[in-house]
Amino acid sequence: MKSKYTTIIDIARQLNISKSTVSRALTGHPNVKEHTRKAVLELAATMEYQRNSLALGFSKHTTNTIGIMVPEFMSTYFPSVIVGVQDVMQAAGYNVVICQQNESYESEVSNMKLLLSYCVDGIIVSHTKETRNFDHFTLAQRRGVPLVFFNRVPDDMNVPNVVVNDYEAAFQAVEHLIGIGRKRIAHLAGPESLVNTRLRRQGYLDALKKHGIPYNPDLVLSYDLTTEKVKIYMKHFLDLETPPDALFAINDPTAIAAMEVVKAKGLRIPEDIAVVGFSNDFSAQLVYPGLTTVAQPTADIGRTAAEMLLTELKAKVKNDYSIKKAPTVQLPTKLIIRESTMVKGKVKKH
Amino acid sequence: MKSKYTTIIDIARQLNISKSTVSRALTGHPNVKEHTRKAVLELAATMEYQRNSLALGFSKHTTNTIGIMVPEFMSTYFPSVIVGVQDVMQAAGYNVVICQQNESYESEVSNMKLLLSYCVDGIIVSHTKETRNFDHFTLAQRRGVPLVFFNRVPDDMNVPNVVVNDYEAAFQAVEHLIGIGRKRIAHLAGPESLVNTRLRRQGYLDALKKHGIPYNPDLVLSYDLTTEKVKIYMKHFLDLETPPDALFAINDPTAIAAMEVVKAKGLRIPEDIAVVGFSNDFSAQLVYPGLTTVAQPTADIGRTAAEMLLTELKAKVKNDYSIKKAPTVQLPTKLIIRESTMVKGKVKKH
DNA sequence: CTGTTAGCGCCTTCAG
DNA sequence: CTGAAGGCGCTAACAG
Repeated sequence: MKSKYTTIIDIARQLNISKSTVSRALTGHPNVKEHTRKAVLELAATMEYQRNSLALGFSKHTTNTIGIMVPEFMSTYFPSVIVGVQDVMQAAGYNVVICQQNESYESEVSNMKLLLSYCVDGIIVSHTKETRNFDHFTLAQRRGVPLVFFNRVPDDMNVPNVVVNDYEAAFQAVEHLIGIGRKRIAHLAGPESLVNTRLRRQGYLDALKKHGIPYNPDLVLSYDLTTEKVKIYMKHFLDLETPPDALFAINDPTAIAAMEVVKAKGLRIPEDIAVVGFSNDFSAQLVYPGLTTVAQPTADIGRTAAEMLLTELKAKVKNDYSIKKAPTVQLPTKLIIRESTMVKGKVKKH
Repeated sequence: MKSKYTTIIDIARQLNISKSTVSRALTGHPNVKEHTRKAVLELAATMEYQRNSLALGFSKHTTNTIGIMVPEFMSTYFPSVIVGVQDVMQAAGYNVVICQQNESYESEVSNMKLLLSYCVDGIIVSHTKETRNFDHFTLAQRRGVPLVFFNRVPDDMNVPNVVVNDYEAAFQAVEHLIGIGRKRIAHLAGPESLVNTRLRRQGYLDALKKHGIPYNPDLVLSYDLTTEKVKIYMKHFLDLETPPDALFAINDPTAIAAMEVVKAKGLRIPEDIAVVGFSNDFSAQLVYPGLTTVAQPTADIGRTAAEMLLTELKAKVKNDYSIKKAPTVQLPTKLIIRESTMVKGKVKKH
């Protein structure tokens, strides 16, 4: 079956010129007579000619397209980072294709291969919570496709990345809880595989230590970020002989799910248990009581990652991160104090 | 510069066989001696051979990839539809690339051309609020690339689509407000360009009519879905001589923004103003008071759209919707009653 | 079972 | 300023 697409050959035939000339006219090459160029452009328009990017990318081995891989779409975090990425990349003339992994390692590997097999010029990544093997990422590097990580960064890979000050932010959040007089501060941590899980927990531990509060292992649980588990773990905390008087949660969905459990049990927030989340998801301000949380500059994270990728792409000589230190950008966060930790202040009116 | 990719030619040379044989071995063609096949597969693995999809798609004019175009990433609606789409398409062996338009018509046109120029096999679309010209969609159809719309469907295009019963859902929602004794029901509608705006408004109007409540044009405003505008319009409503005693909002973000205005003014929800939203966003259950809203089966919408696209793709003869009626699937919604309309029932405890 | 050949659409030398 | 020719990687006839 003959293709329905118009090609430069179709145009060349109609105009009785060579396809090279058509190609030159279409790409804006200077060496084309004005008259010819005009004729080509007009005919191309009426024939609805559209360049076949596959053919182009195929012959040039570059596609003017970058990929972004995110682990999930459940919170507002990743979608808003993506918006920032698109901002910068589209302004730079790049196309952006998005892959979403549903937190599945398998999807991540296959999407990575997909992007590579389509010859994207670069990839911005945040890996899944299941990812423990990073071969698919080093494969991209070996292929000369630059990678920029954000949020979830493999810790044994030397690769450009943009993160926030997870450690300090967690430290500050926990210090805030201590500041309102809490002593038994529980921590619902994320999976060990994520670097920000470990950083935030370290911030938690060090804040306790600084203020002379002994570390109680019973009050720290790592979990897999599935909402159902929060209920189990939170109930467990509340059923302890001496239950916690505060909770520092790895992220806002966790904090919000935990709050449901606390409220269902008839306990008051923040009087009985103060709660702090992480990321300032859209829902943090809506939940009752308003959730104290660490705001991340999501759009900026995306923009910064995009800019880092652009510098990689523009580098005449590919940066070889097996011999040189990869750049890291750390963006600031901001602790947003809301009712979930406001003990003496006035509580949100309704 | 020589490409870093391994190609079938590299493999063929090393094994002293022809590239056709390599190709056959790699694609699982039956006519290859077991011994040869094994040698090829092994060498391919050690050389990290990976098929170049550009070359493949280029020569076959089909890419085993579909696109999904969504207008925005602000609410949870579109991301969860996407998850449903990926579910079905990945199971069917297709790749899914996502394009997000930021509600910009221009982005929509350029993303459409992008997808077409990459020869995607089909596209699932919900158009932007700015879209009034649909040429880029008919272009796809002329190219033989099947389209399936959801949520926002162009009303003068005969094209497969999956929607919900917007009219009945709105009717029922408004009837619910009337049922709790409301007579002055305001409606914050969406942009005229969206078909569901018009359907939901018609449902609103007909519910009023059925119950003998005269239509008051002062209580209906269309707007562009930007949160800032909600504040203006809602203030306007509240400043009317006889302000409304209920609000039916085009979607949940609108309803939630409106609730902020109402609460800021010191009015009570639902006593002074009852509020109903649409879509049952994640935030609807979190906001205080809980928002009564119309739940949409988002993942199902995605799955259904994907299945419709698959039937289009599998059709031996392309369906020509200029001569035959395009299929429509209408999925059911469910009115979720929460505190924002519970006058007599018990109110959520905190 | 395997090799040869052609061709997908485009850009890019190289010759005029 | 323009045309002819080659090649990107792969599959699909067509011959053996």
